[in-house]
Amino acid sequence: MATADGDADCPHPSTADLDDNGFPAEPSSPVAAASSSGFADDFYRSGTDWSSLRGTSSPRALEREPGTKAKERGGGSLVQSSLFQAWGIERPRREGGGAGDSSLVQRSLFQAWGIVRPRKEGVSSGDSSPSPSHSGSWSARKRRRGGIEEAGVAAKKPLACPFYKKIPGTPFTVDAFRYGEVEGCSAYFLSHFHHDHYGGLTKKWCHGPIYCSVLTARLVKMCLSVNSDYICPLKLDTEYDIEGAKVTLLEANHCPGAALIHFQLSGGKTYLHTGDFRASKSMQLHPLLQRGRINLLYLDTTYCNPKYKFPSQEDVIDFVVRTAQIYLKKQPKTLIVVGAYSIGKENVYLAISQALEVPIYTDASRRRILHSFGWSNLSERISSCNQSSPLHVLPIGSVNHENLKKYLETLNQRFLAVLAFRPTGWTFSEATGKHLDLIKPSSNGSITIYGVPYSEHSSFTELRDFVMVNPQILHCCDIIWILTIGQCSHWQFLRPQKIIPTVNVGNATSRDKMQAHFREWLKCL
DNA sequence: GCGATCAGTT
DNA sequence: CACAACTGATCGC
Repeated sequence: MATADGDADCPHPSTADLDDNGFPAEPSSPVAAASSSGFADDFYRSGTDWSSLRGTSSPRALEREPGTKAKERGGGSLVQSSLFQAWGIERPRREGGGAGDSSLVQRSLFQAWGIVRPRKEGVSSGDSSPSPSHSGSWSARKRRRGGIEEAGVAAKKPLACPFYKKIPGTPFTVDAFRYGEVEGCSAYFLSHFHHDHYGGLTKKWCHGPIYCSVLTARLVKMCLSVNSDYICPLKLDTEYDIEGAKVTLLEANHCPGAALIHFQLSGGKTYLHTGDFRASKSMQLHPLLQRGRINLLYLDTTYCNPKYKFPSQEDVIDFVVRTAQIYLKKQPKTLIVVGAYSIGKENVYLAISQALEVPIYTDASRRRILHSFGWSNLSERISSCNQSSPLHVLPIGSVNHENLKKYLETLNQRFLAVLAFRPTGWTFSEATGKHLDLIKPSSNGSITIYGVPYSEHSSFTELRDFVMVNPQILHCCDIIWILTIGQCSHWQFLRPQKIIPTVNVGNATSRDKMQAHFREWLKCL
């Protein structure tokens, strides 16, 4: 992995000129000043302690994000453990937890120290010098909301936007709506319409233009009532000039409207932000990803661990359809249920609908969303009559024995049994990775529930191949590449100079593991 | 009633 | 247990 990365060979103001948050550095930051190389180098050099990323240039960067999930946090475990000791408070169950930083935005000391909840609170970025307000002798356990005000500190201030949501050398952010106005940001990109990415977008949004795919734009307008003036729909595979950069959205193979975002800066740098995506061969063959190298790759690392293996979506769909047919043959009055979040998993129930030649029933709010896609082959199969179709789509959270039993009763006698599928990426195991037929359902009376490994994120090997193509895959593409491979057992596909994970970054251990994988993938460069 | 935040669920 | 993504409760305005 080259630390002498693109900064050296790029004449344009580059990542070296940016502060730790990826925006033009202020000279006052000693950390930034000491840093001779790029933004992404800082990221890696920081190891498990992200405090080196913070600098003092941006006071807001020192603030915690009380409302965010682990995947949106960074932190330092060393600092954190000493603070736990200092305060005599139990460690959270999970690796992580916040470390000292300014408590200006904290609602309580629990939040300030990141020890609030023993659940998936990631870590905060570890600034080793706690703010003055921490030096008091409060009882951390007793303080709840209001503690900040009592300390005489300003109450409400927006959360700080994490650096990995900012695109260096640009006024762009990606999926950063919960931080209010982000300093230096004049174009807000939204990768796709899932809650954890659009969070913070409401009809009151007024901080700048929102760039997203046409379909995502429609959903933002329809479901969130965001003022159209702020919504800038971009067609896929079309190059746009936005604030001096060339921007192209690519199909992300995640949920409807989800896009990869390809940035070409005027100085020559090329960045790719995957949003959430499932890598595929056809994606790798996209002309924009075939030529040139990627200087920075923002990667959806949801399943960036070799233990995550799952079959192709096609294989899972085959399995689901076959299973449905078998159950219907045995019991013609079977109700087939597919669980789904707001958007996503459409192909699972569409395939069942087509194979069984039945319409798809779902409630009015989902019907409205599905129709908005403008997909005629889906729209024409949607029914508003729950008795008329043996195929129902329900919120995935409601797909459990208790609910399904009740649900079956409400359909009085029209159906006698339920066969339900929960399509989710974490339905994985060594066995089901290869042999779908080994999946065993959970059955209770007339209710049968299958968890099926239908993922809309990349598996570990798909991630690896996206970054570094396996030689065999290339033999149909270009003879010259094959010759090159002859001298190098691996050949880079995207050949990113740096990879910035965007998921699972709240946990130092997982961050380190991911870095080790990235190093392995990139080492032949 | 609405939005922000936090807690809990699958 | 994983995990992303959601759902519900509570609080403040």
